[in-house]
Amino acid sequence: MTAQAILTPRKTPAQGRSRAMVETIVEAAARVLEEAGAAGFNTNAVAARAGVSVGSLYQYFPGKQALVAELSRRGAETLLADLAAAVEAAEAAPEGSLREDVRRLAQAAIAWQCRRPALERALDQMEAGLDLPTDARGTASQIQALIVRLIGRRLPGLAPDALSVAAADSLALARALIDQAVARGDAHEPAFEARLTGALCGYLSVVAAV
Amino acid sequence: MTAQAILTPRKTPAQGRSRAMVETIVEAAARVLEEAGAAGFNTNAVAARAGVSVGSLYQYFPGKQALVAELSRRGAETLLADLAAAVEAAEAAPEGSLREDVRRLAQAAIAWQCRRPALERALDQMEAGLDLPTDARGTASQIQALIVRLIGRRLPGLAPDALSVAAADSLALARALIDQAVARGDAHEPAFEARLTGALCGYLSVVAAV
Amino acid sequence: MTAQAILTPRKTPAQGRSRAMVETIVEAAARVLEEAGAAGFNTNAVAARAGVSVGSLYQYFPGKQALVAELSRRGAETLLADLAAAVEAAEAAPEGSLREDVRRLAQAAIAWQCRRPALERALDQMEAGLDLPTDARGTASQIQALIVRLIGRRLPGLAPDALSVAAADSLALARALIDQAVARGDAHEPAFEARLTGALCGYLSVVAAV
Amino acid sequence: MTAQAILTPRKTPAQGRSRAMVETIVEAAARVLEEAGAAGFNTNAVAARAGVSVGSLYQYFPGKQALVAELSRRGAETLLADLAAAVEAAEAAPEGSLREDVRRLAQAAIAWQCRRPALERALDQMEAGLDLPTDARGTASQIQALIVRLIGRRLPGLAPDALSVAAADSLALARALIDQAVARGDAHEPAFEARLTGALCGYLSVVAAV
DNA sequence: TATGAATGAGACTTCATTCAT
DNA sequence: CATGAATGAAGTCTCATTCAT
Repeated sequence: MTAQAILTPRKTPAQGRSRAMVETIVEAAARVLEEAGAAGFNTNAVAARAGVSVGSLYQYFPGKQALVAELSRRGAETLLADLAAAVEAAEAAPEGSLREDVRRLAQAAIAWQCRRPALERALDQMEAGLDLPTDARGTASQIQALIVRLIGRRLPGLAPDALSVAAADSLALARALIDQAVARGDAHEPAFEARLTGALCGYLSVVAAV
Repeated sequence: MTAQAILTPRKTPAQGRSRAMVETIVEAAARVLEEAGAAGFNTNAVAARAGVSVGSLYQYFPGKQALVAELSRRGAETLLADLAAAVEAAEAAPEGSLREDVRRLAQAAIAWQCRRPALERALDQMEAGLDLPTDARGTASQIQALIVRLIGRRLPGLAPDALSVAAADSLALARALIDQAVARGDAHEPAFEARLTGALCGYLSVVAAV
Repeated sequence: MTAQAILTPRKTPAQGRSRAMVETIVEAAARVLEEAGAAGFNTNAVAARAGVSVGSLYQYFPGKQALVAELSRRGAETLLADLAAAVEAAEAAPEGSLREDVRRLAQAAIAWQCRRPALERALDQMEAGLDLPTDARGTASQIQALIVRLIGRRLPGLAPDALSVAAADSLALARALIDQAVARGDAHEPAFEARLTGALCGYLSVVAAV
Repeated sequence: MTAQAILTPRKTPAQGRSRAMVETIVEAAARVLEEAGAAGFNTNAVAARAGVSVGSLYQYFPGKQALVAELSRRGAETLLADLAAAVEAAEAAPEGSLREDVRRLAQAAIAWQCRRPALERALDQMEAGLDLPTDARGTASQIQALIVRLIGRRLPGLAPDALSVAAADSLALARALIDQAVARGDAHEPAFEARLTGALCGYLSVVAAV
């Protein structure tokens, strides 16, 4: 199974024109969130940044939180792609260790958060405030499923529920540490990758022992 | 009662009264934050919840963020107390292991977040948005110092800077995992404590190895 | 040189619709100031009087003081136009006397304050409280420059600084007397014009003598 | 007739204690007005400045505007005293000129405004906003009466009404010019006194000619 | 469909005044 | 009388959303 097949197939937007507009708006939203933070994120600012009228924004997004949801979904999809690649690599190396697979997970997570750190951080805040529409949940559960798949191979006797919990915790743990590292500026260093891997392995070793 | 006590003018006859008002307001703020989240947190709601006029709120707190800062400070102080106890216990048992000390740290953090989980979670959001006045920073650095002290005993060769980073990361890691656990409802279980301890030890083992 | 040339070129307001809205708001502001005085002047009242929402008001004016500044600017521009005409008339009659020129100044000032006496009076108060943005200063200095030009012709040996002071004082003097006259209701009478002219000439004769 | 006799006899406040409190409050009000301007003038600030509770302030003054009225009345009384002296001096020199008498008027007005220039200026603003209670009117009409008396001696044929108008205008004129001079900082200079005197004489010469 | 002017609920904060102690 | 905590109306400004053009 390839990374392609793992990813949810994308719906192709109807018109090229509207697709361009959606892209413009989403990118503007991302920029506003990065530059002005959660506090300065508002529909008027996004529309202005996009060089588009508020009316158009509302044509494509039912409201402010839909914008956040879309940003969220896109971020998740990026992560999903990276994870899919990680899973593929892991499954291509059957005799590797758990630590090696976990390292792949860590690398994917680091790469993801480093792409647009300010964006992901601000997004976290907004997501907590708004209850996410079901849309983003789908991608989120796919992410979790991939992590389950990645770590599940090396933790055979574990119940599916326990694996799910472990996957969710692993992601949360990774995000927290990467946020700190990004803030400090050492997220790219191998030493940080090692620390993150260590934490994940420490966590998983206890899970496995139960 | 000494002559001093008799002669000293009462600082404020109404101190008991205002102290009660402050408590009422702070508690109301906590409740609003717990129930309505960061989005629903506003001065009018807090005043209403406290059964007090907005004016009174502003008599005791210069503004909304002062309220958040106070809530933050109090939370941090609670953690500080727990951590202090943990450090004391750790230093009273010199031949213990790093894992035992880390478990104490985990317990303190769990106990802290479990006291008012929704509050601490919402507080996190608000803190990210508002830049906290220096007051809370003081307590925060005390917390970090305590963690440094706790884990530093078992990681002798480490540079102070590396220790500080490790302490900050440890706290962030713990918060993230505990948030997840609280949301799931198993934060109180020994198994969770073990997992958190495992994650922290995994992280620190890598730090120590460098 | 014509009065037109003397006046700063006006920027043409962009759209017909927004121009109408701006006019509506400004006129409402003027009316509120006239009717309720400085104390009753607030953004809600202005918006209500304009039959417009507060939001619209803030779309066109960044705040309360911008409204005051605009009112001020418009008043000053009216005076500017009258003064320009006075200067033109004076310069067209080279063998006239200082008294004749001063009379023109008095007439212009009287005409100005009589247009909307209550407005100008209330505006004075507000200007004193709020420090005016630089915009209105521009017009104010143009006014002063015109007065300098008007009276300077008949007071040749005077230093520029002294002339500036004389111009500012003349305007202040005129405003004060006209305020009184407006309150009494005789601002339109020739006798008042004569008294004002007399006061100005009395002032200037001393200035000239130095 | 002496200056004493011209002044309205003061009522002696009942208790020494309350008199002291009134003095404290009034002086605090003056200071607040001077330092914070009309915008920053509020009852709480005055009470705090006076080292007194708001309640006490309201014990002695029915409200904010009563405070302003008192400040106003006191300022007027000071002017009244100076004017009384000026009148006395004028009446002691029967063969003087109008210009000499007017100079005395100018001096008195200058001395008055220079005593606490910021206070008098801010007071002007407040008076315009609040309609003065009848209390201050009494002193004001006494002031006017004194000016009438001062200038009436040299303008024999004038109707009482015309004299009243001339007196009011003269005071307004003087205040306006002195305000300007105070702002510039040359109110104390003899040259300014001469200019003010010139303006007043110019005004009065026209009045007399009618 | 695109526009962007218009809306108005609601957030924050101030301050004149009252009243229980 | 003195106190000062408490009140709440009123004012300033923002921003998500709608709707006429």
